[in-house]
Amino acid sequence: MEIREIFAHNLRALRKTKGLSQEELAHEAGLDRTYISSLERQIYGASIDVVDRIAKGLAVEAADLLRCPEAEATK
Amino acid sequence: MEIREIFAHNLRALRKTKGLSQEELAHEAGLDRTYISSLERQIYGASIDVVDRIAKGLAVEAADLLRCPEAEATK
DNA sequence: TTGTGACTTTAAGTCCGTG
DNA sequence: CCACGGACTTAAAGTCACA
Repeated sequence: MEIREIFAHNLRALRKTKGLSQEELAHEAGLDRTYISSLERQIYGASIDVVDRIAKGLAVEAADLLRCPEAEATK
Repeated sequence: MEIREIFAHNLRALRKTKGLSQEELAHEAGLDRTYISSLERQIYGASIDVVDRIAKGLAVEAADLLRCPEAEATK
């Protein structure tokens, strides 16, 4: 499983959980709306700086965004 | 605490634990020798692709490299 | 509310070397 | 074995108008 896929999935899932739109999250994280969109569609491999800013916007830990549900199985 | 700092610390600590040189890890992860050095000195903020490749080279999860020991306190 | 293409600027990442 | 430098190529960061 690609790390981008894991990140994109966790990002979208957590954003929905918090009830935020891409626009609202973008504002919280100090990023552009379309950039969040790009990350969710796996256009880019985000840098850890961006992961951190998004994590703060979602009020979670950076590590949570890279955590794979099936980590124990794929290791 | 900066995410780069956390990453750099975890990277160096885990690499030492595994008994690998920067050169050996670079080879394992398919990265440049000097780049690993740069990451440990916090010159660059790595992309999640690089985090993932390094994690594989160290035989750990990507999330482990971004995990902060004092996460609960700094949140 | 989100996806997408086009675009420019900045930083990542490689490869050569040195002490 | 590692810190550090210069020069280089590629990918990400960041913004916009439009569907």
